[in-house]
Amino acid sequence: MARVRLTAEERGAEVLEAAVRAFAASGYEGTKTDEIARMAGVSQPYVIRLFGTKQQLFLAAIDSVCRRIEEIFREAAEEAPELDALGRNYKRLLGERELLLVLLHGFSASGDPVIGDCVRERFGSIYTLIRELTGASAQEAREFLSAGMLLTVMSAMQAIGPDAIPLPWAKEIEDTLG
Amino acid sequence: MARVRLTAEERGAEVLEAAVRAFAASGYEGTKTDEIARMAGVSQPYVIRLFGTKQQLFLAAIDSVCRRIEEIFREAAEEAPELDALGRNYKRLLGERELLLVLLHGFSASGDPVIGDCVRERFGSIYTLIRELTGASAQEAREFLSAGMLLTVMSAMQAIGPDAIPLPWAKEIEDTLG
DNA sequence: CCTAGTTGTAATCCACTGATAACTTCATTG
DNA sequence: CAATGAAGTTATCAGTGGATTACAACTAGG
Repeated sequence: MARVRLTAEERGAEVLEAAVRAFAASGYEGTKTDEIARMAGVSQPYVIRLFGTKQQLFLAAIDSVCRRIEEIFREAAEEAPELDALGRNYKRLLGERELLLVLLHGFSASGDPVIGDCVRERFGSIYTLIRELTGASAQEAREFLSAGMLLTVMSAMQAIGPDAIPLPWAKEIEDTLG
Repeated sequence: MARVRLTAEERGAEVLEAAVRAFAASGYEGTKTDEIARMAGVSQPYVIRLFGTKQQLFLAAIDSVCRRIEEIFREAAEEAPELDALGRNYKRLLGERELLLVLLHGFSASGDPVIGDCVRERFGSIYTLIRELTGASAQEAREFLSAGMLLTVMSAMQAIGPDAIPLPWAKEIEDTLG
């Protein structure tokens, strides 16, 4: 029989998924908890009860996307541990558009010290992971991350991606990558 | 004689300057017009009257920082039109920390179609200007902008810059640049 | 010096948003 | 089946933040 009620853990996972999509679209301050609630098919107060505060929910979203990003890098490195092979897998990251966007909004919300701490630590871990997985030099890793950040902001401004507004300069930049 | 009252234009310039600093620190949604007003030493309703809406004020801030960024690039290109000479001038950009931060918050707020349009156009112009000034290839320009975006997000998360929290990975990345 | 236009403020509105409290409904288990 | 606890809601609050209105104060031109 179809369960109408889920465990708090299960429902929490659904809410978190909705939160990731919502935060990716509108950022930390720009996203309303009510919006997340409706996306998850749940009442707004319940969202708060599951995560305590909006801030904690955002931190959970950051945590979630960073785990996924690291997972994608690990999978890619298993196939081929070279940096440019990982690079080709930026496509996979951009495929799950929310991942890099939530991270970007995390950077933007770093003015909040709690979020700042979280984001600095996570970003450092990703950098370190990339170097460990590929054996890349600091220089190579920096170039790799740089490209990723450009793609991220271009994705944010809808200059690349499935729902992109076509722009000549954006195509030009995109073509310089694989 | 000490003028207490300024023309709307003069006062507007002061408010705009305050807005740039405020938006750089807290982003579009995160910044309150009242905060900008207090920074400019003026009442909150007057800020609104000078610029119409908060959104228009943000657009004015974007416009202001983009003009300044282009100005810096032009000055740098006058000294030496090579791309890596421009690169050394990222330091100048990072010196005026608000410039890249406001732009970053513009990217993050691209979900708003009006802001999105503005930001796409401005970013495209900057890309084009760089290519024109230096004669760089699309590939070179992309690498240049990429590095800039990484520095921007690192600046946002206070991993580089004057008020930076010292972090080993951040220093490692910073050292890979001139 | 006076008056017309401009600079600027105080008071206030109202919609919104995160959070709390109190209550209801379901499901499990002894 | 009763009861206990967990899942989820409705109602509501308290604070906020952008915007409007009406008014006050200054300054320049005649």
